[in-house]
Amino acid sequence: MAKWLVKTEPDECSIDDFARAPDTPVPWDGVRNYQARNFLRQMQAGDSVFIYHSSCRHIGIAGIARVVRPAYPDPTQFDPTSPYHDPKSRPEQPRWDAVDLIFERKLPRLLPLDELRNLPGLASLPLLRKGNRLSVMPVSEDAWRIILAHR
DNA sequence: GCCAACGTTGGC
DNA sequence: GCCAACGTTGGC
Repeated sequence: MAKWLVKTEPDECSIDDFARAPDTPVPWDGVRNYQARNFLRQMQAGDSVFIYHSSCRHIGIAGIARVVRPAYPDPTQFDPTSPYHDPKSRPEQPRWDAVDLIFERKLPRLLPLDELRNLPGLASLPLLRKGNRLSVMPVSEDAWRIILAHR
């Protein structure tokens, strides 16, 4: 099973929101970046996903979710009332995809970004590269193991 | 709130 | 196809 990381602003959707309804799939929609979308399309049911809190007081990896439904057309792109509406996307040929995630667990504590930066072996993680803006990214098995081993 | 880094847009 | 202008992301 592949490993991934997705960013979220906890005001929008935090790990606690997942934990509050642990049996309810969470549609991961609103991704409007082609590179991130292409990674969404590679996700398989059963893959594990780090939930990363960004643009907030406590920045870092907060927990783990699991993919329960692989990529499907993101309905928000066709919804004129959605902030993610894309008037240039046609239903015959949707531009943007979503996946469904489900809560797996919170980490014992949030792993802050500055600690992640200090862990050896994570250089390939796009999250830690300067100027990185990718909101969906792959995590190598090695990186996954290194992060989980850091408590 | 600031601003660097990046992706996208659109004129040419 | 180039590239300047613009809007957005996201850490600080």
